Amino acid sequence: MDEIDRTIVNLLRADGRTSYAELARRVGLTAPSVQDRVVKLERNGVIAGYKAVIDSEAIGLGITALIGIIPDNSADHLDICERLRAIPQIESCYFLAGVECYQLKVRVPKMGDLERLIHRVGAIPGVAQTRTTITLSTKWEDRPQPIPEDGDGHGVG
Amino acid sequence: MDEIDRTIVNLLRADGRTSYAELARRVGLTAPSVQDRVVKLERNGVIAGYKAVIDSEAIGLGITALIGIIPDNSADHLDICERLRAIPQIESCYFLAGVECYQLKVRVPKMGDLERLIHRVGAIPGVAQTRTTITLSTKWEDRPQPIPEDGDGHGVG
DNA sequence: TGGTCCGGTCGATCTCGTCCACTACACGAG
DNA sequence: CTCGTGTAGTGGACGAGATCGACCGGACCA
Repeated sequence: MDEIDRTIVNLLRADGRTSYAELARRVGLTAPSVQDRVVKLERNGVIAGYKAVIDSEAIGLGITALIGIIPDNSADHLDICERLRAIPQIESCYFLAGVECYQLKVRVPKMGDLERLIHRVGAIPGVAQTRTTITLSTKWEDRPQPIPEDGDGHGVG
Repeated sequence: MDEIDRTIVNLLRADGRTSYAELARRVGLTAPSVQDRVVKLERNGVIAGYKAVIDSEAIGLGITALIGIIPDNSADHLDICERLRAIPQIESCYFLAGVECYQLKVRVPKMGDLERLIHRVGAIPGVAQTRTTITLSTKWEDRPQPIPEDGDGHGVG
């Protein structure tokens, strides 16, 4: 993970479809060596994949909400997590240090869908209470930040 | 935005580097027509871009936290938003309906960085209080959900 | 009937991806 | 010092992919 790798990662974060030839021009190497580096980054788990960024509103998912989950004492977290994963509308799921031990980011087409979703989450065994907050607007999302200088040995290796 | 477009979008969400030739084989068209559809989806804003998915821990950003912001009465939201945007560690920023009117998702290398970051956010004029929650683990993040059937006319057009 | 638009196909051409052999350099052992 | 060895990069060759223009066929409408 040297300066060249960081440049490659930054370029691919900004545009995941950048060709190896283009990356090569940017970093001053040839396409095969860039490909070699990218393959290694993928194998090390630094690059976990590539995604198209979709406008949620454009595909009919106009409502975004955050749902916090407060568990009860009997909560079986493996089970809760599994049941949450089975709900497709939950796009992100974080396990938190706090009273609300999960936070979910969900997207739905209509308010009615959100209501049904909240009921479904609340009905999961071990969930004592949920707290939902509607997002009025997304200022920005998943903005890549610069890679710290010492960002090397922490990978899966 | 017909069935074929939805398939293309789903394939590109799962792997943003899928070639036009491969997409063409999957949807039963030729590469040029698939390319044509993709270009239109990009122009309509349905596909907003392509990103490599990076493992935060592997690049030294091992700590993820959620910061809620409670504003005071004098808060100038344009100004707050601008100042937040200038902080690179804030990867996502949502404007919420609730007492905590912003929620930030931040990533930092070390706890000390998080502390400095919280102080910096708290020092923004109009910010009365912040509430920070550490994420112990990310169960999943940005998982694509199926596109609803009527996901057509809502786009930028 | 004929014109036009839209979306698709086909073929030509250029670029890109990918594989392989070779090279340059750093490192350690004998 | 010399010799392997491992790592990283180069360059060439070849097949696959991207891209462009010309053409085709159905839907729609006067």
